Amino acid sequence: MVSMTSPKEGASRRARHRAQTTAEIKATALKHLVEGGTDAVALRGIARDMGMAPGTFYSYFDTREALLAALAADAYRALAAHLRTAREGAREPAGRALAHGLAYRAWALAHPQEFRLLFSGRSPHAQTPDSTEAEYELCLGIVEIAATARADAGSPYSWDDFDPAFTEVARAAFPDLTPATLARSLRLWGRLHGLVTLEIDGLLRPQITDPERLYRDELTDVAAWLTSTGT
Amino acid sequence: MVSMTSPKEGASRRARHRAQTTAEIKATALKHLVEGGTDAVALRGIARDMGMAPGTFYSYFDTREALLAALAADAYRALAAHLRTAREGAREPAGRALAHGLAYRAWALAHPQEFRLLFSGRSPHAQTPDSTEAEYELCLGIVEIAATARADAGSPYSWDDFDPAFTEVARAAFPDLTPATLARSLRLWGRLHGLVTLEIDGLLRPQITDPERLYRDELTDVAAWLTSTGT
DNA sequence: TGTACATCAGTGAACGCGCGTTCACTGATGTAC
DNA sequence: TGTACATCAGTGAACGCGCGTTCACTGATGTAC
Repeated sequence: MVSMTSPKEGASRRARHRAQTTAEIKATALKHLVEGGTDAVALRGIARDMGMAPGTFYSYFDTREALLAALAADAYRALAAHLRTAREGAREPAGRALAHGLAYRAWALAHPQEFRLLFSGRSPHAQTPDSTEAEYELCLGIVEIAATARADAGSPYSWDDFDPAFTEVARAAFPDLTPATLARSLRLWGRLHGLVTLEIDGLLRPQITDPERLYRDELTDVAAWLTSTGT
Repeated sequence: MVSMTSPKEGASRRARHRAQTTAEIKATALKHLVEGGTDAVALRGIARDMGMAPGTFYSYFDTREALLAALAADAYRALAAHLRTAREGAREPAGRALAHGLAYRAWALAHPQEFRLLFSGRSPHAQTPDSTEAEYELCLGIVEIAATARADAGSPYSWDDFDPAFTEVARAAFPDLTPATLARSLRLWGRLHGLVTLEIDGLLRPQITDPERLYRDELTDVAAWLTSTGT
């Protein structure tokens, strides 16, 4: 970079540098997260890895929690994107549910620590607007499956049974959404989440040699349930 | 205690004291676990609470991990016992599944930190023979439900698909057990575990006002699935 | 029963560690006139 | 274009903390003869 820069470009160069360093901090933090879990994400360790003074961190994040929140938001977005891509590979609702479910497990197995950061241990890291939005993105993916699978017979759920903020977002995305379908989305999520969590936490692996097969069996039933009438 | 004791009683008095202190350490540790999660279980904190020197701890446990393993084993046993009691209140398989499922959720909500100790974050605390046995006890409860619900149509699972050690225990307890039923047990566990975990980790609560209702709906379907023929 | 010895819970100080966060400061980068 | 000023990333030392674990020692409890 020999050429001189105009004032405006100069300012943006500082901003670009800032963005780069922020990204490097997050990348280093992620590396530690992957290797040792949330506890291994330590400011001093990150600073050490990057060859910078510990205090510098505070030019980029207010607090350790803020960094974790940023990591969580990134992970939510990555997972949501991964699932969306998987769904797009299938046309029929049943196939979409299957693809989504398999992708959910695959991502969790590939990124267990990030999965835990998102879902385990009451993670207070999901409190920023940023990460809440990313969480909604994830939920909407599940709602999409339930919403496109079939219409419901009138079910005794009402909109009052759900969080207004999330309901608003969901109804905006899927105008035909019913309360019953939203309830079914959550149950769908639970069915996917159960076996995946057990496997990630090592409670399935020792007892069954091929967890994927078990999971596929479950997904087959899930797809059947989603596309048939019933509760 | 005015009376003098014989040598043998004296020896057992020492043993009794030892057992008491061990219990007090575990109780204090549990208190910290409940209040602040696994991270809050600190030797020094426990010693402080009990008014003893930090080093004394090592007369009772080899290491912090050993204490956590003991807590995990206790928690497994407590949960298993809670579920057994719940099952005993119902005669029919469907009712037993429902009772077991509701008790699973109730225990988790009442003891979230213990639940997390058992199931979250890959807990390497379940490595002692003691805690493995306690874990088996829990699993057998689930197997019992699946085993008494119905016989399976011939399904392509075989005993080779499962952990030999656990299989042996399970077959000893339920002589008529088939591989397909064992597979169904694990799926059953997954279905219970999913919604409960999501709720405990705060991912259901903000979005639905009455998670129990959702869970009961799910359990109704679970019971129907268990007692019907099918996958 | 009385004495000599062994056991072992408990002490208290120390070792060495890593952590999150603050703060007064330097120096390069960008801005205004 | 050149100078005076403002911004702000980065420094390095420090604060204060709690942790798991070890160790030489004391003293009460239990054992053997």
